[in-house]
Amino acid sequence: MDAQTRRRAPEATRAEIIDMAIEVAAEQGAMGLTLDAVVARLPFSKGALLHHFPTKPALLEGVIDHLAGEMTAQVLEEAGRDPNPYGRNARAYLRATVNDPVTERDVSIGRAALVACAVEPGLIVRWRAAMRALAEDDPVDPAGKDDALMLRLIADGLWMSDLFGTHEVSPEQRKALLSLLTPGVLLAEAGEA
Amino acid sequence: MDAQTRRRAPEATRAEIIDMAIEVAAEQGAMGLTLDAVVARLPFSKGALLHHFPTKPALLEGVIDHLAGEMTAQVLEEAGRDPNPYGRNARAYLRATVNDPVTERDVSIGRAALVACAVEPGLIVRWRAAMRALAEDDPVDPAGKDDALMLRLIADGLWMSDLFGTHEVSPEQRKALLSLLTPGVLLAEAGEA
DNA sequence: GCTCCATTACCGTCCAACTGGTATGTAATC
DNA sequence: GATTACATACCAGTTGGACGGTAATGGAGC
Repeated sequence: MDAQTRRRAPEATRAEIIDMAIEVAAEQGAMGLTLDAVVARLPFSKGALLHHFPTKPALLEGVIDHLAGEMTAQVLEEAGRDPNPYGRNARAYLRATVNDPVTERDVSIGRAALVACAVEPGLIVRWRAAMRALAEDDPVDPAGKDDALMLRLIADGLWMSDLFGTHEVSPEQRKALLSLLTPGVLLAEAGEA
Repeated sequence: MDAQTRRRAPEATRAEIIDMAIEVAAEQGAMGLTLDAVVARLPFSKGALLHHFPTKPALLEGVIDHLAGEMTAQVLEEAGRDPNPYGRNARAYLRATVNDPVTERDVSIGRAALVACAVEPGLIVRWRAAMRALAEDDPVDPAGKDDALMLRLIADGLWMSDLFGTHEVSPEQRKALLSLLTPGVLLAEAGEA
């Protein structure tokens, strides 16, 4: 039973397929994201792909779930290092996004998620569910609710900005954004108004 | 020379095509956005479409430019009502985004822009250019630069959140966000830290 | 004013390339 | 021996777009 004839683990194959789909989506966009294009980068046939993901929507579902999972894991890991349990996910969300330099992987995740949702709008609910789960597992006292929302919005904005390059955010500005995480800073005056 | 035989104005035709492309993109997503689908909703033939936009990328380019233009006009109009010239575009950007209820047109613009950029990643630079132009034509004193950026990021985040439904933002919270526009509120303490 | 001509705005037909997907076979694995 | 993990061959439908034709328009020259 050598390497040639040994069957590969199905989960590894699935993971490879999803990875390649992400790569293609990020690089080529929605028009380029075809089953053939994905398979062309894989060491096995289209039949194999369609064996693991019987339809294109099924593949895209796999992609979104994987991306959401990766994103969630990243945030939760960040959150784990935060001693204060209240609103830690929101803070971690921002911290995970504000990283400078933004890694290529981060951009790929964003681009691929975007493409997947654009191709198959029904997938949006899955992405949304993952993000909302992150927010709902985040105990915040009611007073801090608006602050948490603000953090999330800023993080989303930064994410989008990094994806589209709409705003140039300097390393100093990124650091300044992190100062929002200092207790008592956020919206202090607006809250009283 | 009656209405039947009179030739239509080419710009009107182009506009119609772009409008329909936006509609299709917003409704059907990237996979549904085909030349045939667009033409099916128009009172003329595919030949006409391909006469005005010789390729699909060319059409998408038209779409993005139109959307960016609409967005820009909307922001500039908002900005025009702002007596304080410093950072008015940034404030207008947020004000235009925070509207509750979000109009259907706003959602269509967002969805369509997203789909177009997802289909043809090369278009991102065009959207970016429009948004950056808006930021660069916005005189801000250096001290207010970070605040302006923050406003833009929040607006982008809100925009994305509305598109993907990632966060539920109540009308009260939207109002609270607008209170950020009150002079002296933003980042008052963080700035000193 | 009228003629002539180049350009423009479309129509209708056709097509090659590709797309997602099926059907069948086969060799591992349990 | 049933199931799983692939390969190979094939296909029907669609897609972007080429192409040739036609009718309306606008301008130049007279």
